[in-house]
Amino acid sequence: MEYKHMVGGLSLKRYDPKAFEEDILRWWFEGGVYERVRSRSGVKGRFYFLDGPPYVTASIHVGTAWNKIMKDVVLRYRRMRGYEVRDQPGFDMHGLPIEVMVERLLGLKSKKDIEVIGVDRFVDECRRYALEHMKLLTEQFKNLGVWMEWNNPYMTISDDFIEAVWWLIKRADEKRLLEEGLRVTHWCPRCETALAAGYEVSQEYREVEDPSIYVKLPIEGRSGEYILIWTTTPWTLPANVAVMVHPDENYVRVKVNEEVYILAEARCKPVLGEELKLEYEVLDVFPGSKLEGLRYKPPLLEEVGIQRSMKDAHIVILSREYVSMDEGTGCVHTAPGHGEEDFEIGLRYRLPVLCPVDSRGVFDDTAGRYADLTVWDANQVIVDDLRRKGLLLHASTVRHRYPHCWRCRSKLILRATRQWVLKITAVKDRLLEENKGIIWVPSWAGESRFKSWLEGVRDWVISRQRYWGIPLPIWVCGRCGRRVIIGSKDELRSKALNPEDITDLHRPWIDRVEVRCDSCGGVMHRVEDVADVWMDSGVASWACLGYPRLGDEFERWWPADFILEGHDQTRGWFYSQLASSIVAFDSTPYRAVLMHGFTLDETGREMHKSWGNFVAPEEVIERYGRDTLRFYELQFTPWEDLRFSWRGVEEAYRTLNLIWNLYLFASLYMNLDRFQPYRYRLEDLREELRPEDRWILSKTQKIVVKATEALESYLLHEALRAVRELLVEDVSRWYAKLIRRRVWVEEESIEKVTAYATLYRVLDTCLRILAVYTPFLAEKIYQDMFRYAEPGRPESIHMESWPEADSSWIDDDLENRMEVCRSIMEEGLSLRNRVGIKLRQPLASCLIYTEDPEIVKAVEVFRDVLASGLNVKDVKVIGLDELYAIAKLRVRGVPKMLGPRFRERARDVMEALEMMDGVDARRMLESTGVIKLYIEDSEVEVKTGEVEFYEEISEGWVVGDFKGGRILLSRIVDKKLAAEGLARDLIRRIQYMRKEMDLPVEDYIEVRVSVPNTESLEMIEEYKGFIASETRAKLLDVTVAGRIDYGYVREWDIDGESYTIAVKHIGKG
RNA sequence: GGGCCGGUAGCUCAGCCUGGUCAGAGCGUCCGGCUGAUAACCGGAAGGUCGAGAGUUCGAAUCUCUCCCGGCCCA
Repeated sequence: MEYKHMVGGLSLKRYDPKAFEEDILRWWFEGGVYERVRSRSGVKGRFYFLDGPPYVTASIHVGTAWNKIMKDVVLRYRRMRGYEVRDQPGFDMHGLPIEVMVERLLGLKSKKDIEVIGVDRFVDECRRYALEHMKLLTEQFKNLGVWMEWNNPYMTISDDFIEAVWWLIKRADEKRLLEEGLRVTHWCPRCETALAAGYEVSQEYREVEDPSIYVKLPIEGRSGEYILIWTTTPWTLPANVAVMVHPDENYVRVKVNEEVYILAEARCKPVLGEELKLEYEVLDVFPGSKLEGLRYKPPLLEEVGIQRSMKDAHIVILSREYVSMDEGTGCVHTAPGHGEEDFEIGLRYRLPVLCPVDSRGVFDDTAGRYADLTVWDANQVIVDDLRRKGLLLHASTVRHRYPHCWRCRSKLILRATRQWVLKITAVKDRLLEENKGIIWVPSWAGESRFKSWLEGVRDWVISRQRYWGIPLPIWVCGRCGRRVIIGSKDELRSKALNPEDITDLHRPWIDRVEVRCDSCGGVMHRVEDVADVWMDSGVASWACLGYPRLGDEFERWWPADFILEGHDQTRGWFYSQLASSIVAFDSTPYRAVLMHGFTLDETGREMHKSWGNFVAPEEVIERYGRDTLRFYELQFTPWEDLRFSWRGVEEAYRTLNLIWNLYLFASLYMNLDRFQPYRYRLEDLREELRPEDRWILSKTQKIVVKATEALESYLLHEALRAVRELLVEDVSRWYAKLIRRRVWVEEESIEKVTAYATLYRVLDTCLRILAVYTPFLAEKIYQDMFRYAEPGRPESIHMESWPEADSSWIDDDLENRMEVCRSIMEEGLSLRNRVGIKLRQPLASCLIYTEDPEIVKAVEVFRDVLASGLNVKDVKVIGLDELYAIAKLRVRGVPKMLGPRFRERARDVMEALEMMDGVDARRMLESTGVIKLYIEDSEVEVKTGEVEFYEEISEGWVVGDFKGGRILLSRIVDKKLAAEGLARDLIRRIQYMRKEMDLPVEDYIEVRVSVPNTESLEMIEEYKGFIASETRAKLLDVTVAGRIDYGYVREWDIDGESYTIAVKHIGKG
């Protein structure tokens, strides 16, 4: 029984994630580990994490993986801290992207085709598509080791979401924030729907070539005189009703050939002179305000019928905001039906809004000559007409960025249509106010970026003329036109004329539900629109809690403590959530946000399947494992873009391999020695610890503090880097080497036990931190090593608590002293290297000269560490006298300086200097500024710069500098030292051979050595016992130049001489 | 055109807030060493006008301004 309580050996000799990750994954989810962790109640409180729902069209790439992995780190950390964590994942499942995919799948080309096959069938297809892809994504996320409630995700197509949106819209209406009216929006002529400024439109600005024309608008009553306008959209001219000019800028009448044009003074040179290369003469100059009310004849008067019926139009109007002196002529063609700014200014001047373009982008009957042409085809016809009529001054083309449909890539048009709108501008102050209370990481994400987005906020056009989305809950009376907003399914049921038809809340089924009009008793029908899909995820913070249907969960959790998404969500989810929540509750739905960057390819480009630079997480997992992917990505600064590189992944793998080996090392020896952690508690051994033990424990506590602070601030990368540095630099490369001798001894010494207890504590602590980053590796090591030793511990490391910092272990002085020790060691090793004395060769003495009492203390504290690390018999601090006895300070003249001054006496001066004691000379120079010499009875003074000091090192020593002192090593290797060196050379070779033979560490061998001469035979004689015990040799037989035919034989070269070694395995004996 | 962020060795990145051993790490190359945890590690060599320019300062990768390049967002 007791046996069980010792530290277990890791079962794998190499870090091989493939060998265990999948088993662990299965155990977590199918073995119920995750469920058991979830069911524990949080002692520290609740933590509401809200998952930003990925859209379910595409499969994930390493960037999507980064997003979820970072979330997983936060969730795991909170669980270990004892919180009850809400970790429900979500999926965004409505909207145009899926509609477009399904249209493609079904071979549909237009909305009309959808109506033909039936909206019910189309919507069913969309639903099937969304559910299928959700399953695929779920598997991909799960496979990353992300712990979320995968069997209970929130889905935006659920009734909860539909009702949440209905309720929101009803709230908006109650607050008079819902409006229906004519709005100019971007419009996709293929999808035949409005698109919102913001995410949908700005995502797809593309470089295209468009017409660029200068048009002459004849001024009423002034023959031969024109207003000159510029446009890149000739197709908007049929809807032209005014010309805007800037009231404060100067305008001119210029004469060109026999005609007179009006345009901004500032635009004459760039347009007339440079672009059109025309000779012009300025007739007069006046402010733009003078032009107000000037009437002109619309250029397409004859071609477009509605232009003729217009009253109070075709005049010059004024605008400071929308007239720019950077492009065009300063006279801006205005069509309120085809431009947001035009529309706004049109309202101010009560201009008519013309929109002779239908939902497909085709001119209707009111467009006269252009009827039945698409706007793009009409462009050319209009240009031709203008030219024919003599109203075209110039036509060319221009390359510029123009918006396209985010799903089908069609060129968008601007169109005035009736839409439903949330008056977000009315609550802008509240948005800004609430934003101040949100914790943003990094802070500029909120203070600069999101704030400036909010400052430019516009009303939210929430209606879409589509099918696969949340139906707007607005019923309008066919008789009196009154509208009613339905806030829930129950409300609908109570008001419906045909409640039995309420089945699926989606179109087309919902469209069949009729409501009785309260005022006139007429029948109300639902407006056909669906909601902007951004509203779906916008309500997620309460919809996923079942609110408003259920109140308890909402009370318990809302608002979210934390969300984490990419920086593109500034205008997306960060915004849609805040806007929705302000309308609904007048407060923010999330308390803290971590905004992360994009994952780019090695050259800094976005990843796209079609570009061939797409990296799927499965690819990385296949080659290096899940933890490697996680570890690699989590090291990066989250809010910066991550350039994915395979070399970097490889590096991450190697680091994990090193960490694995560290635990392997510890478990191997602890296992061999049957180390029982519960019997040797660190706290009881406190007085027995060596300085290096207390040092690594201090370091470890510091890391706990640092990692905890970092994770509390959502600086995920900093905690990981800190624990990585500790494990790699301090534990693996340093501490593990320091204790090697201690753990080697056979018997159970206090030295060994304290080393084990220390190492065990350090590794245990680090493993819990690692658990949030590399959960598989941590779990594997936990099971094989720690839980084996302490079966009373929780069944999974993910049920363990986060390490609590114990400041009583922190000792800054000790840490500083170890730093000193390391710098001395570094210089010492460098010295050996420089003079070519291998580390295996022991040396007699190491002397340290310093005047710093701290360094003296450091040497005292870590004398043993220095001695064994530098392989010297003795380490001593010395004074100045001793230093100068070995490194004698000398002075000599600088010939270049002395020569010209002393001429023929220069040689004598030089000689006199060399005779001097360097210390005396320097003292003299420092106190009097000169060195006095007597040459043939005359006194000579030599100044600074004419002499230089150097050291004459006694034979048998080497000297080096470290910060704060000097280190001296004796380099004389006497016979005894040489013999020990040879012994260690032999040990090293025998060990190497054991390893080649793959012998168990604890097994015994027999060794025969053939040495080159009797001298070496004698040298070895004294160390035979040492060699035998170090290599676990039961027999060590040494002969001169004998032939060996015995076990595993190998010939070695040691310092130019040939040795033959034979090793025979004899087992556990 | 505007806002925000980034631009440090061949590559990936730290340092910048709180100016002064900060010119660093890892990978890659070459040479040497060490190793019964480690196809690992250590030391040395080589490699950078810290995007460019100006300013503040005794002193700037670090603070300020201008410009260039890249990303995101807006227009």
